Amino acid sequence: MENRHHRELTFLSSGGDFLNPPFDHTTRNTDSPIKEMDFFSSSPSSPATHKTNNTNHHHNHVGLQDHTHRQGSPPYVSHHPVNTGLNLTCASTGLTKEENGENHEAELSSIESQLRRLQEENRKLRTVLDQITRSYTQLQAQLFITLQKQKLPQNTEANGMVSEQKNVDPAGVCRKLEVVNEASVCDEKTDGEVSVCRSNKTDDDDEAPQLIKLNLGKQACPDAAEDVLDRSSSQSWGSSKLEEQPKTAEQVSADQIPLRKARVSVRARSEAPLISDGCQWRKYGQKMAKGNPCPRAYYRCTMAVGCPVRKQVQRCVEDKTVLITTYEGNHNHPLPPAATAMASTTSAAAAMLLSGSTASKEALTNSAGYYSSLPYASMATLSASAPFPTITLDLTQNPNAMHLHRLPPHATTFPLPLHASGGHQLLGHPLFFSQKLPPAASPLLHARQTSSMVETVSAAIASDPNFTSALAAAISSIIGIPSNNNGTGGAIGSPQLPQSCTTFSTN
DNA sequence: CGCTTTTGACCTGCGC
DNA sequence: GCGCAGGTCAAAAGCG
Repeated sequence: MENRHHRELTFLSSGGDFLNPPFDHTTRNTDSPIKEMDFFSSSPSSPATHKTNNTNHHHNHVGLQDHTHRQGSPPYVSHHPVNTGLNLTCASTGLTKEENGENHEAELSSIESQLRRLQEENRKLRTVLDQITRSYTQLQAQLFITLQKQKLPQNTEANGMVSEQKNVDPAGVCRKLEVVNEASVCDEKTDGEVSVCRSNKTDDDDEAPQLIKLNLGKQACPDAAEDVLDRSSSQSWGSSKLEEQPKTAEQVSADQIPLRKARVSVRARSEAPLISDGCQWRKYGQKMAKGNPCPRAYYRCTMAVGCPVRKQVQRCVEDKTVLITTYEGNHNHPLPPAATAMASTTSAAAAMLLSGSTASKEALTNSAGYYSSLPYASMATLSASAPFPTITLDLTQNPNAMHLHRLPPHATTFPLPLHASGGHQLLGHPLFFSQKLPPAASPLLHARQTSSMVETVSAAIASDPNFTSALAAAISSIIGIPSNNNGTGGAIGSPQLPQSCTTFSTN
């Protein structure tokens, strides 16, 4: 208690500059000079009340100090209303010590009562804020789930529908079955709160499902929407709640297949052993991969305890200047600005992958699929060879070539909100230049590679005709920005897109 | 001293 | 069941 008093006392003393009005009892409670003292409450009344609190609460200490101070200082120095006033009363009015003490105690007690009241108010406000935050997170989660569900019918059909597709090419049937399975996984991940009856539609059908039932009243897990991507990184995520409910055929089939991890692989040229993506990583293993003389390193995110995100780093066997970084999982914590671009990019890409994207599945089952018809086919590829669906963003391409096809390299023209604070944010993203590059080489390379990232990632995501899934993921992640995400939180209010797009993090 | 990296052992899944 | 490969663990070493 005493320490706190002294801290606040120090603050008050240092705040003399804005305590200009000379001491006046009539103005003490109307002026609110110490706005900074309200560390929590957003209540407009707080600054004034806090000022009152502080002044009153530390009455004795401040008064003594101020008194001492005044004795050796010119009058103008005494800007502190309360203390100055008390001392002036003692010195100038000729009150006896007892009278002064009575006034002092009476004022002190009233102020203390005010302080208690305000503290209580602060607690209430804090509680309200927490509730609002929780509700907001819930709604965000439900929105995302709904968006996901609205997409699923396009790609999924009830098992019974498969028989109707006997005339369709076998690959298509296989693809649909696969997507059904993934959809089931998604259902399971939402703790059975969502049940979806899928209508018989074509892949291009954007109609809403015939039935989407959301258990909105249920207290959603804060992480419910956190992670479409991470549905697998926590493979033990078996929902106990789900087991209480009768499982649909789809859910049963989902139980029978292993949960799959979505991975986003990024190829970038770098001489450094590691590209800096703004996160903190800890190496936990290294293995020699078959067919590659370069070892593969395993890293996990250490920015938060229990963060499930991992990445593998390996040099390309064909071109050792190319560093292949494979991300897996989703951050469960706020990210620094420098990390948001990559996190949002990878999460959106992975969300697209896991959202049952038609094109994705097409590509998975047909190597000459959709992407090959796109100008950026070589830059966003999907792999079915790995046990996990993997999307590869090739950032080693010449960005100039891309500009011929697409957008001018202006930061304001980013087609997706993934790079939320526009190019500026990306410019702060150290992903594409090595930490160990000479500083002089950085700016040019930086700008070029930044542009490359923007174009490449945008193309990679947007090239999927069903990329709204990814867009939904990105939007969800953007919405989920904690207001205190980082020191540059002011940028949130920027007309540009939000900067933080971590990955459905909830906090 | 605490954190990170290294590295061999161990676990798991898959194909034969 | 066995071997292989990928992935993870954890003790030891290194580093600031």
